[in-house]
Parts: sequence; structure tokens; C-alpha cells
Amino acid sequence: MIKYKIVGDEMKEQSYILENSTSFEPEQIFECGQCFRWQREEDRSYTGVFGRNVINVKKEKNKIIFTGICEKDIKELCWSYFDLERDYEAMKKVLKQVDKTMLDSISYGSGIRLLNQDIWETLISFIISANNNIPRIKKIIENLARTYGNPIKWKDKTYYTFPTPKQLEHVTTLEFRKLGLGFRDKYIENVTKKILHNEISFEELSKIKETEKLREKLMQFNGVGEKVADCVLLFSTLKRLDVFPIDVWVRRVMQELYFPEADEKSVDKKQIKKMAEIKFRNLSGLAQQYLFYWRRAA
DNA sequence: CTGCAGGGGTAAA
DNA sequence: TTTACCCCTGCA
Repeated sequence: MIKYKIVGDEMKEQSYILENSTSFEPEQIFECGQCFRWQREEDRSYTGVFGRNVINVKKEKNKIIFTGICEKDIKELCWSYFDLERDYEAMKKVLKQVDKTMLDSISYGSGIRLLNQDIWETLISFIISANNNIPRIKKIIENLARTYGNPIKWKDKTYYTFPTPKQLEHVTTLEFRKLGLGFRDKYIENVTKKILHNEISFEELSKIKETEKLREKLMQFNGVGEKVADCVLLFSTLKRLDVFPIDVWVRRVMQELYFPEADEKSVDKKQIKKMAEIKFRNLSGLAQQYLFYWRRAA
């Protein structure tokens, strides 16, 4: 049995304040379905773990306050993770001109940003999301982290890092099953093995330029179909803003909007993707997120 | 109280 | 193209 040291006491708390923030609403960023490990606090701020960092994000007027314990400079980490380089105002301006619904959905979720999450974590998380509901997805991921990740202490609470492939190396199917993974247990096992045996590496994946090729590679993992692959492409550091993941909600809203005559299920994914490309072009993925967040709240 | 549908899909038939 | 799948929750 491996013992992990609690690193929290050795790391200093840091903070960073982003002034005059635009397109940054913690609730929208963390509740729009792209991530599973951010928890809402009593004061409406959010605390989460990414990499070996625990960070709290709080919005006060137009300031965003990031506080936490980090391995590296907190500002650098946040700029990368929260995609702060990208000009969301400019992208929203373009999408708003598509049609009235886009305009409405952007007004509703105007503070959404697409996170640059770790590819491995995003991959595992969305494999778990298959035919599953959000509360249970979150529960399973926390079970995984608590059981196999490293503890980090901060302010009298213990947080856990997302387990690395190495940390899942000797976990049996049965042990995964006990954590509530269900039929997905063998998928997680398969992905872990493929990574550890170097059949596919994330470094290699990151180098692939062509999105189609990258999607194909991702779909070689057991448990990864088109939807999961698209989510990884959009929500991780792979960051393909033009991919359009279609889940039940997105299918619903797209049919209502652009295929009002058709009855349920008669419009296939290919048609919907084609329509998204026509309407939203290279910003399809971002548009998908506004639509998803807006339609789900309705 | 029991039964059943359905959930941010995928693999296998 | 259709169907089973772990497990949990909501609702009839």
C-alpha cells in the first residue's frame, strides 16, 4: 500500500485578482456541464481541484478573485485553465448575429467560458457520463479521487487530486464496480492500460492538428464514442471550438429550432451537425454550450 | 410499496 | 439499425 503525504501544509496559499472581467460568471462556467469537480460554497463561490491545485473562485462586482494552494504561479494556472487569453466578447458578437435564439441564449449564459481541462481527466469523466446522470457522475468521480488520488489539505478540508493512470494501474474491475462505475468499469480499465502501455499518449494526441484524425484516435479507447470524443475535444486542452457534441438536450433544442416539422428521432446526428456548421461555423462548440445551458434551464 | 422509465451513449448483435 | 447495460432517482 502506497502512502501519500499530505502536501497542503507545505504549499503556500496564493491569490490572484482579475479586474474588469468580462465573460466570467462562476456559476455558469461550472454548471454548464463541462466539468464535474467544482463545488458551490455558501457564499456562491466555487472550489475545485485541477492538477495538484485547489482553488476557490469568487466573483465580486466585476472582479474575479482566485485563491488557493497551487504548485505554480496561480495567475499562470488560471489564465490557462480558464481560457483567459481568448476573446469571448468577440466570439459572442459573431454568434449573436446568427439568429434570435442565439442572441437569447448568449444573454442568458454570457459568462460561460470553456475550460482547458486535463485530457486524461476529461476523457475518464466523460466515459463515466455515458448513459448516466450528473449527480451520479459527480459521485463516481469523487469516489475515484478519494480512493486513488492524493489528498491535499486546505482550510481544514481535505481535497483529492484526480488519480493518474499510474494510480489506477492495479485497480481491478471489481474495485471499480464497487465505486459505482457500473458497466463502465471495464472501459476505465481499458483506457488506463492503453495509456500505461503507451499505445496512445496524450502528448502524441496534442500534436495532431487535424480534428477528424484526433477524434478517430480518441474513439479507439473503449467506451469512447462520438459524443464523448467531442466533449474531450471541446472541454480539454485539445480545445477544438468547432466540434459540436450532441447529447439529448442539444438534440432537443436543435430540432425545435431548425427542424420544427420533424418528429423525435427522425433527424439524425449528421443532419444536426451539418446545420450547426452552417449556422455557427468555427464557433459551433461554443454555440452548443450556450444552447445547452439555456435549454436545460428552461 | 413495487414497478418502471430514463439519464449529457456505447458496444455488440 | 436495435438492444442491453450498472445504478439511482422520480413518479405512477
